[in-house]
Formats: sequence, C-alpha cells, structure tokens
Amino acid sequence: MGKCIIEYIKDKCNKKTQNYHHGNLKEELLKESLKIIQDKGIDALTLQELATQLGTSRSAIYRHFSSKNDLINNVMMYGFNKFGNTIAPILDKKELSVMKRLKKMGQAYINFACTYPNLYRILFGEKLKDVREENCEPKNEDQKNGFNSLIELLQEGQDSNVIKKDDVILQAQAIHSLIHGLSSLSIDGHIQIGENINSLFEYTFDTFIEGLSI
Amino acid sequence: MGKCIIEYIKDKCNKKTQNYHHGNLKEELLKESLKIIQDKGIDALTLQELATQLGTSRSAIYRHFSSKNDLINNVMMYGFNKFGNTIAPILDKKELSVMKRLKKMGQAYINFACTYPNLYRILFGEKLKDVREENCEPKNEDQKNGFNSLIELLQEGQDSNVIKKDDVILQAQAIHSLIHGLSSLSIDGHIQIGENINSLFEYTFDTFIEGLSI
DNA sequence: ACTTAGATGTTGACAATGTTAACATATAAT
DNA sequence: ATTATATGTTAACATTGTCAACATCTAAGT
Repeated sequence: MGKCIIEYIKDKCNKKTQNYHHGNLKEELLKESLKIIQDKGIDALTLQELATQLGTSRSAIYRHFSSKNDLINNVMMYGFNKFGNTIAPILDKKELSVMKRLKKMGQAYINFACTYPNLYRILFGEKLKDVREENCEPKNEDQKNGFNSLIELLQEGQDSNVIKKDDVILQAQAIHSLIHGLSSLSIDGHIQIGENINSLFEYTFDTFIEGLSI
Repeated sequence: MGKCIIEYIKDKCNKKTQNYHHGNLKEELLKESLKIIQDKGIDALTLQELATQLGTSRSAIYRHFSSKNDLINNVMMYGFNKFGNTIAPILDKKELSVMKRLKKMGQAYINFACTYPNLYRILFGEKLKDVREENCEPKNEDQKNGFNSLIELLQEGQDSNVIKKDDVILQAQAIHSLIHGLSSLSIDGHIQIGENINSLFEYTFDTFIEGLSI
C-alpha cells in the first residue's frame, strides 16, 4: 500500500520520480509487448510479465486496452508498419528493373521473417479470433498497401513487356504465396536446410519467374 | 465419491457398465483430441473439456501422457498419418504422367488444408517447444516419407526428361513451399479470394511448372 | 485558488488452466 | 489369496485473463 522508506529515498534521489501515473504507459505497453513477442514469442507475452517489466500492475493494462487480444491487435499494427517500412522502399526503387525489384523484395521479405520469426508468425499466421470479427481496418490497410505496391510493380512489368499479361492480382497472390511458404516453412523448422535458405529462395524465385516472364 | 443410486440403476440397465477403469482411455483421448482440434482448433483443446467429453477427470490424462504437449505431440502423429494417407496414393499412381500426379498432389494437399484447417495448422505451423527438443522421430519419419515420395516423383520426371535436371531436393522444397504458402495464406484469411482458391492454385502451379519444365 | 469530474493505477477477488501429490480401485502376477 | 502394478479420483497449487471496488493524480470550471 504505502511506499516503504527505501522507495521514498529512492524517489528523492531519482530525478525522474516514479509517479503514480506512469505518463505514457500505453506507448510503453505496446513497445514492451512487441519486444517480448519478438524475443520470446507470443506465448511468453503475459499480462503479468508485461506489467512487471514496466513496474505496474496487470490490471492497469485494462485502462488502455479492452483485453489482451486488443493489445495484441494493436501490437500487430506496429508490426505491419515495421514490415511495411522494410518492404515498401524496395518496391519504389524505380532505378532498378522490375525483376530486380521483385527479387530484392522477396529477399527482404524472407530476411524479415527470419530476423523476427515470432513477430512474422503473428502477422501472417492465424488471425486472432477477436480480430477476425472486430473492425481491424487500419491493420488491413497497412497490409493492403504493401500488397498494392506489389500489384503496381507487376502492372509496370506487364506494361513494359517483361511479365506475361494476365490478372495481376493472381500474379501477386502467387508470388506472395511462394515467398510466404518459404518463410513460413523455414522459420517453423519444416525445411532442414540451415544456411542456404537464400539459395532455395533464389532457385524457387528464378524458376517461377521463368514461367512468369514473356 | 460413492456412486449415487441413480447411477447404480443406470449401471444395472446399461450392458456396458461404466467401469472405474476406462479400458482404452489412451486411444479415446487421442481420437477425441483430434476431433476437438479439427472442430474447434488447438486452443479449444482443454484437458477439462477433453476429460468431460470422455467422462473422466483431467488428472487421468496424466496416466497416459506426461503433459498436454506430449498429448498434442501424439495427436500430431495421428494427423501426419491421416495426411500421408491422403497424399501418398496420388504420388503412386504410376498410370498418370509425372506432371499430372504433381498437380493432383498439389490439389489434394490444398484440399486437405482447407478441409482440416485447424489440424493442418498444427501439423505444418510452428512446432511445439517440447517437440522441438524431445525426440520426435516417428512423426518426422511420417513427414519425411511424404517428402521422399515427392522427391522420387521429381527424380522420375528428370529421368524421363520432362523436368529440368537439377537438385531434386531443392525442387521438392520449392514445390512444397509454394503449396504450403497457398494453403497457409488461404486458411488463415490472408488471401481474400473466396471460392477460387483452385484457380489461384492452377495459375501458380502452371506458372511454376512452366519454369520447371524442359 | 478550490472544488470537482475524469483519467489512470492498485488491490483483491473470480473462474479456468496445467500440473502434481495423496489416495482409491481395478487388473495381473506370484 | 495376496501382492504389485496400472489406472482413476480428489484436492491442492500457482498462473492466467478479467473485473469490481477503491485510490490517486490531472485537468476544468467556477
């Protein structure tokens, strides 16, 4: 209940006196959640662990998020943003050929998945039940933006006669599937290839591109 | 503790008197677990729910499995077996061309994933922590068998000059990635195409095969 | 400047979960 | 027939997500 003497002294010595009100708890909850998820996986994200790490109580979390799923949902927006910032710049490098951009995008995608497997899993794995029902437009929008960039790139390829003229959405979905499959199987240990995920990507991508090219 | 009168009467009337010992609880635990997972997903698999469904107590489960993860691990063997029984016969249909078998296999794979999404997720999703460390050879073996069949098929294709001569393992992994990507994105709602998962598969597969063919 | 309403945090409770120990009973072996 | 082993039950435990009741800080309005 009341602060013990030691804490009082601590407060006096510490410039940043630990207030009753945290200040920007919401922001820190999101950051810490993202960190925990990245480091130890979604199952390690416990309200208790989260609260302890930030020096607060788990009930305090409910002042900022209506539920644990709501929290995770918001973390996912962070995640999609982070993901988008990794991918988007590559697709926009107009000085590179369409194919080069496509390939670099794929490499960056897989690299992201392998660097942040725990995050990638919640971004592109099974959607949370609540998320499926509730309105999750902002997240979907971020996701959609990346997908739209891919579509534009493919359209550019079709227009410049390097990619077969066909439904770009179908083509985009095919490429996404291919890259997601590689990433997913790789980080979940269903491909036992160790270091040469890159060469597998290269082979798979080149083979597919050969079928896609004019 | 003691049985109430009604239960005694019930027992007398019922030929299959409900014994203290269940008989084949282990078997039924596995079957019921598989059913729950398929119907309602892995998160709905609760020891309480499972026990109630079989008319026993959740502690009884620990006489047959060392932990919940151990149980799930064993259910996965069931699952891989079921999966293998769906896929293997197709790859063995020697009367069909290599390409036709490959395509039919892909369709069956995706069909399995879409029919049993909850099961598919635990089979080809993130491996359980315990499973990763413990010896899980039998399961991997089943999985490996399916993969080996695919490799053999591809080798047959190379030998009969319909598939480019290259590392068959690389080719097999590429195909698996592609099909898993489609299945995974589809059942997890990241592809919003509704009914035409088949046409997406067809396009993706044909495009890839074009690159793979001689 | 004082009071007050709203935002934010704490404590304590709740049911449900996986797990274990202590105890009970059925089956198998001696 | 006795005993050991396998299998099931009950009761407890810590931990989880969630909520209600209470406490405290912040911001308006007068």
